Amino acid sequence: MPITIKDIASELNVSATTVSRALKNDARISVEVREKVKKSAAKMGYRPNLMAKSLVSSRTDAIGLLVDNLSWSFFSELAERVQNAAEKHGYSVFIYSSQKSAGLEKAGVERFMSRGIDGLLVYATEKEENRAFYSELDKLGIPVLFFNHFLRMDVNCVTTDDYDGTIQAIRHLGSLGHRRIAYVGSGEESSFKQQRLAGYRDGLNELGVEASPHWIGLEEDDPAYGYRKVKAWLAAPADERPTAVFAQNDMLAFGIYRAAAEAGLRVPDDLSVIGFDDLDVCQLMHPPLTTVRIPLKQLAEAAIRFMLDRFAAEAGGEAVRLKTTLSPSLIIRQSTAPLKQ
Amino acid sequence: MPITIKDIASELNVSATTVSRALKNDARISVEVREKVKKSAAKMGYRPNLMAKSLVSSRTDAIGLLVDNLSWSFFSELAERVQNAAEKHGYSVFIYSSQKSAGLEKAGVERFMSRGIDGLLVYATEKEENRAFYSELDKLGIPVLFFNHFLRMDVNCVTTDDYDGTIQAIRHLGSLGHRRIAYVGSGEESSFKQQRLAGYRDGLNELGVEASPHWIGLEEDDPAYGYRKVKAWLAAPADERPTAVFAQNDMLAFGIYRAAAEAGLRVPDDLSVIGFDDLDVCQLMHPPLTTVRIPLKQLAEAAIRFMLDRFAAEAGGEAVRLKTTLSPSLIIRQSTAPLKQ
DNA sequence: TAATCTAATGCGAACGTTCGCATAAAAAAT
DNA sequence: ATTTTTTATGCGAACGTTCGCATTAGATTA
Repeated sequence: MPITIKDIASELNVSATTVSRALKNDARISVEVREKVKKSAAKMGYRPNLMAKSLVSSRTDAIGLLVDNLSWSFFSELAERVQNAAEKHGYSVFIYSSQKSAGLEKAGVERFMSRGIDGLLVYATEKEENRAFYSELDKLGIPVLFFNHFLRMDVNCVTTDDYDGTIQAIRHLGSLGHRRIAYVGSGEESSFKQQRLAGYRDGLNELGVEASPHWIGLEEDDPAYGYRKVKAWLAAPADERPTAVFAQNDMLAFGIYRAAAEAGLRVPDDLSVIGFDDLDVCQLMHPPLTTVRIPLKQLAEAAIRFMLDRFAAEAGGEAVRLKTTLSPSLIIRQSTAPLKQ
Repeated sequence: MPITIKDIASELNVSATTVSRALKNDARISVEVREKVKKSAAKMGYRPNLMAKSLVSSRTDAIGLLVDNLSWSFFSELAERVQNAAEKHGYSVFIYSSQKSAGLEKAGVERFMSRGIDGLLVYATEKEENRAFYSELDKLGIPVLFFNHFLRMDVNCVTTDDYDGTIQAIRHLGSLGHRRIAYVGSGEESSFKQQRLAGYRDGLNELGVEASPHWIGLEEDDPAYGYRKVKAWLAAPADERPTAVFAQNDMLAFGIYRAAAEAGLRVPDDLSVIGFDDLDVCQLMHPPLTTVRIPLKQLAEAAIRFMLDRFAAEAGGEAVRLKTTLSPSLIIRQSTAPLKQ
């Protein structure tokens, strides 16, 4: 069975306390003993039992990450960054995928809490029925940080400026001469979607164009919707088609490529496409996708930094609300081109 | 501070033992007391402290999952399935991404162990230098299961029959009339790659074709390699080009689509492409990718089942080695077509 | 009515740590 | 030589559970 501190202690004829202290380099223990203990620990294959440590310190050095669906590239790329950032500071990450279910979202938090986590990171579904639940997460007694916007909610957030990112995208299309710019997305239930839509509207206004409801597709929350919706638009006569499409996320852009190809149109010559997220696959697509990059690494690092700060503060005065917004950047690749005359 | 069993005990003027037993429906506690305790627990917001429970039971109800890189769709889709399957049985999943580094692979296991996990699931990099390390994982004292093949290694494995999957793919291409079939992949260091390559060779043999080294690309381990390699092949005169390409994984297929497009060729009319894995994106590609499906859900469920069995056995006689192989299935979509005359 | 049995509950130790508060020995100061 | 200081170590409780072994009270039997 696993080696404990006591095994080392009796091996060396010292107390468990001494071993415990020696292992954490406590100055009270003489250097020789410290060395001796560490050597034995290594030789005997000692592994500290974090369960026991946690029980006394009531800290687990683990962070919970709740996401919509881990199999979606956006979330897994985020999770990877979060894990890396956490690991760097000695924290482990528990991941729970809510599968977009409000119920599982609650169950996940419940599980996290009894498992014992020091902090909670959430990318929530923003389901209406879980609204109250989100704001109550604060009462869990551990730091909670959202990757959601939740503008009007009194919670901690680290987010990207979706509005700004979308404006950048529309301006880019505008500068290429496009005016008939469509929007493909899904619903308005979550704040990032609202912001991207608002950015789209205002971006068009800047170009002196009024957004037409006809060219805003929001009906379904499915990556394949991009295909269906754009296919319908492209069925119209040439002068009634959009010349560029803004996709609310990169996955939708896939379907748009397909719709274009099936309509006999080329991207970007006949149709410019712009995405949002900058997933790894964007570079592999043909043509490589112009998109708005969400700085996932910085987002993850800011999140972990927030946690570390809160852990350090620990009752050190009232912790103030954090609302951090990172700037997205437009990554121009080859899916956008000047409007053909 | 969090509610403990003692809080409930003093609230109800019973002992902590009684509360503990009542909560797990121990028949020794009268029904009335059981109900009373449960009611109070719910009202007071009691959450069992799994740390404490673990300390005494030395079980954590957590499983570790070690993968190459969580941000790759294949691994994240697998992780999602594993998480779902584990959750169903009350187990949590700790994910650690080794980032394809042999060192981090070891560090991850170290971390898992001191954190305390009941079982370990591994998708290893198969780096030569970690060979010994893999076989020693057995000595950790917990069940260990690999998603790798490790044919000649004495470890537990749940895998897909990569050889068979590839044969199916080649047969499919053969039945469409293709004979000049190329292979794009990376190295031969890991067993699944060896198997796919062997399947390719034997599949060609069945068609009466000898595999030509010229049409086997293995130089780089990078999704963009599919693009580069196929682009080179397609630069040759028409009758010296492959008419179909087998991609060792779906991601490579992306680049192949691009190479084809840039060479002015259409998929599947001028070039058939077949992938491996069946990632979610396959359906979104244009054209939707014909591919060999790895049954991730079944793989994950088999893995969890294995764990549950081992937990239940618990010193119940010598546990026998498990080598489970699930059958992949060919998913025919629209990236393969009959050879043009 | 005393002895035995059953049902319901409680006591106290244990799991592997950490930490406050001794204690002991050696060194320094008086 | 005695007191004070310093240095190094140990004791025992605590964290929140679980579990073996009492203990108590009421019911049953002789």
